[in-house]
Amino acid sequence: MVRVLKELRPENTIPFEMPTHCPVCGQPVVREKGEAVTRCVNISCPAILKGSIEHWVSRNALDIRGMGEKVVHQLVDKELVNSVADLYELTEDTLANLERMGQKSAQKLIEAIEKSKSKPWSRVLYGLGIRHVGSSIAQTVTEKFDSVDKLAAAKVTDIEAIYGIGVEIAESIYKWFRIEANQTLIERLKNQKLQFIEIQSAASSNISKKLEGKTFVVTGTLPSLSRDEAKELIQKFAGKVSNSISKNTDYLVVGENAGSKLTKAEKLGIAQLSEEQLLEMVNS
DNA sequence: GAGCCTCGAGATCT
DNA sequence: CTCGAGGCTC
Repeated sequence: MVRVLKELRPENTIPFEMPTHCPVCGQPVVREKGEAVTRCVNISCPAILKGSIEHWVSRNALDIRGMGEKVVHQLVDKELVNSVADLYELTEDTLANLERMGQKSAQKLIEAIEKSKSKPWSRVLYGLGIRHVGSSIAQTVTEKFDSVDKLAAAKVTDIEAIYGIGVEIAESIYKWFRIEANQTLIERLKNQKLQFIEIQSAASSNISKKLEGKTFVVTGTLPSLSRDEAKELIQKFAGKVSNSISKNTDYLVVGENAGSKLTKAEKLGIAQLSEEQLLEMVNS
């Protein structure tokens, strides 16, 4: 890709101009120190909005099924949605009027939006799209700050005190909560009954570490668990999940239509488990 | 029934 | 990232 561009250029002498304004909304862009790129920081820029909504609905965030790229773009372009909080005020009829959407899809989508309200605080935090806060950091942060109110009130040094979190992330979170638009967003989402407090279920607070020290890889289609559910289950019991087979893999959980991972595991003589056997390991 | 959209899975690289 | 399957609209 880069090579092609160079070849197309008559001489390699044309300097690449760093954009000073957002190509989509025309607002000035900002370059953070130490970064090689500029970013649009206009919170109502359509491009930023689309990105943040796509992130909010994504698998590891609020997991709103049926809300794909096309739907998000339509909602933003028609100005039906100006922030993620607006998603919770959409009606079935509004959705059914979108291109390529019928009553049935609209109904399913409304259900998926409703369902997202029960997603845990860690996913909500990840969904907010704070710079440097990915799903793993969000998980770590919510283990120490079990509600937004506590996190919003925390000083940089409080956040930085968490093992595995440095100044950069701590400052990023701290700054995010000082922005007024973000504060009102949180208020709206609270009223819409999103989860901002970690519910300590009796099961998770006192769970055994049965799989501690073991590394798993999942392949194929399992009879009842989805891939992510299987991963979550393993992690819940302190096991590690990897995406590829290596000498360090302890078990391969095998489902229907397993591919090259099974072949490789056989070659390395790695123990195999069925979904049923995995469940037995954690339930025994 | 064709085409559109979303989603899961494997492969591959970093 | 790319492919293919499945569900839904039109």
